[in-house]
Amino acid sequence: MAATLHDVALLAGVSIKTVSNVVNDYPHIRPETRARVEAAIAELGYQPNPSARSLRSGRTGLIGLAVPELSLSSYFAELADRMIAAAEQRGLTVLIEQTGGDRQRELDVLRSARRKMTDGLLFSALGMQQDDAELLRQPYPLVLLGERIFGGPTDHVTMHNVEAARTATEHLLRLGRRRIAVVGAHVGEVIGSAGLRLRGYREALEAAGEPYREELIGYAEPWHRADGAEVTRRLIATGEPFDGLFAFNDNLAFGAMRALQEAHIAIPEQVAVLGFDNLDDAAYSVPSLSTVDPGLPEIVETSISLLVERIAGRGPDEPQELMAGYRIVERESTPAR
Amino acid sequence: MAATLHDVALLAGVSIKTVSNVVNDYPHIRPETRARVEAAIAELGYQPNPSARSLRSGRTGLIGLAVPELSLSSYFAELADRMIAAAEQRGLTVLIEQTGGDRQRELDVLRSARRKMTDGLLFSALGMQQDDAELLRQPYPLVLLGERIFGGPTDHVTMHNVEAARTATEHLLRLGRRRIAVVGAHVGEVIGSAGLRLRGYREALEAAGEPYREELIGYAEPWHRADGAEVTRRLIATGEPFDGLFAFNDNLAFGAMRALQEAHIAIPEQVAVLGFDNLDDAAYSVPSLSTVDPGLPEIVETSISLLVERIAGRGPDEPQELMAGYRIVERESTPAR
DNA sequence: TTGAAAGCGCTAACAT
DNA sequence: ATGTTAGCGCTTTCAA
Repeated sequence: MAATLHDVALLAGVSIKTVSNVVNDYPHIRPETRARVEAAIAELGYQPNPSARSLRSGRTGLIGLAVPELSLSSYFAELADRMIAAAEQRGLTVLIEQTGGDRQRELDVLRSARRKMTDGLLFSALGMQQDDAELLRQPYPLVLLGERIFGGPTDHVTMHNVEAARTATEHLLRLGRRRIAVVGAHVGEVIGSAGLRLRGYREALEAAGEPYREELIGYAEPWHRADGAEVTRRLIATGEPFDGLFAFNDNLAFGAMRALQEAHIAIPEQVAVLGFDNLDDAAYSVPSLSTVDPGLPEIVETSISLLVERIAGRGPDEPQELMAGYRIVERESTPAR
Repeated sequence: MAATLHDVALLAGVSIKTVSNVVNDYPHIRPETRARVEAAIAELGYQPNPSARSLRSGRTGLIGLAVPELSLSSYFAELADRMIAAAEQRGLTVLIEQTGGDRQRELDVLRSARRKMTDGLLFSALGMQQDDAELLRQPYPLVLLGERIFGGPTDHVTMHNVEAARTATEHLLRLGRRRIAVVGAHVGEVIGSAGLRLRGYREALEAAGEPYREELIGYAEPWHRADGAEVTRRLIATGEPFDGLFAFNDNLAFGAMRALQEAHIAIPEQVAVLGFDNLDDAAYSVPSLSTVDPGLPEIVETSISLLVERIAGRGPDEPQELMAGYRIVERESTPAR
């Protein structure tokens, strides 16, 4: 039914190889030959068969993007959106896989049959742990995203979590807030977004000579709005006073602001709130959310570039670890200085 | 490098065909033969090569999902999330393509080279219009989503937009609101979410004997939070009083609530707000958002089922049009009755 | 119940 | 600058 290289070659009166050369922009072709082939291609509406091409070349032009979920965590929707666009610019197509942030499903993705149809994988892990680092050693190009595993066998794109969290906390301290609640800590976690951000928080308190108060630490997993609201309601219910709140992502912050307002606590007058992610929504919440911008465009560009290099077989022998920059975005949920 | 059917056959001492039969769950195989083959598969870690399989069979196991964008419109992120999960249950993989809601990019998706690597397409159009219906006639299975085109040549999954908008408006009227602003109308649109929802709004006003006031109609395109906020600021600035607000989607409603609160207008006391989509976030905004639930799970299941049937070559000759149910979800942005 | 052979459409290696 | 050939790994058809 659909035209093949053979049909085009027949119509253009050239060999199949010449048509292939035209289709693949091989440089040394006589202009008139090229024109004749292109006319035949247009006449037959020829489109290359990607399966045949992949079978022969070993490349599919597809790259996998494993994320916990597209809804509920807007961060990953924004990540996917930008990743698809950035891949398209390089002639690549993104295949999204959802793991639910579940360790087993993450491991499944690593060895799934889909790995035979993608040239490489961008892997945003949430359930795997530092102990699992060696499981990232796979026979295909893999770029790790996030902060669950460091020093692993693959390229890795992450950000300065500790420093960013320290800066965020310092920001609240500089605004005169002394009792700063946390929303989104994970029990016992050292490595991982929660563990690292909590460390930054502690470092800032220590540097300022403020005590670390366990009673102000709100534990939440996962990091959805509902969790932020629930944890904050509990913090409020303890009666422990606080005048600042650092949520480990924007979703948690939205939920937290919801809980504060239910309790008629004024933001930022009574409690200043700072989030993390700078989601598109952060500018439109009530009040708008001050937050840490993790440099998503940089993360996306860097990770795709690394993957493309690895797919091409280039790049240094050692795994690369690259960190995106960050900055604090001030909005209404923290008072103007 | 990677094991092939041939390697497995050699190791198991059977023919390549027998291995293929085992892999594809062909029923008539002697249990001991099957066991031997399965042992060989396990020993070699054999995984089928999807390109070879597709080249031969003509199927890829991939289906396209074209949406305007994954970020900024959470509705499409939720749609994609559920679609990926529903496809997975059927052994299919979803390939997401973003069109930006732009007509030209939508047309590009219809004829893109990617259509040769998907078995069918779920197509959520926003930029195309009723006039473009015939362009949906394509040589592959296609299921149209949304309300830009009706009576086209393909299966179509949509919802009762007019009725839902009428019910929503009636709900506000029943709450005693008489001057109900609209956020999200499109100039001159008849078919399409905006056009149909505006019609439902008008029908409800007429039935209640209320005048249709052009000065209460807020035009917004696209339907992001920023647009909802901007349009509502303008409506407020006109000084035209209103005590209800119907936003044509939840994102617009979030933006609208933001603008109302900037102007110190109390929700729902002074203005009752009703959205459309029932996004996950709607329960966690401040105030939480009353909205129309468009039955996303039903939309997802229906459209995937239709597509799977068409891919299998089944289904009636005539294109099917299926409508999901809807219901009003009452939250804090409208007063309790 | 299993095997043999053909060929899907393309690219890479080599030849001219 | 263009042609010839082989073969990627699989499923399908036909045969046994």
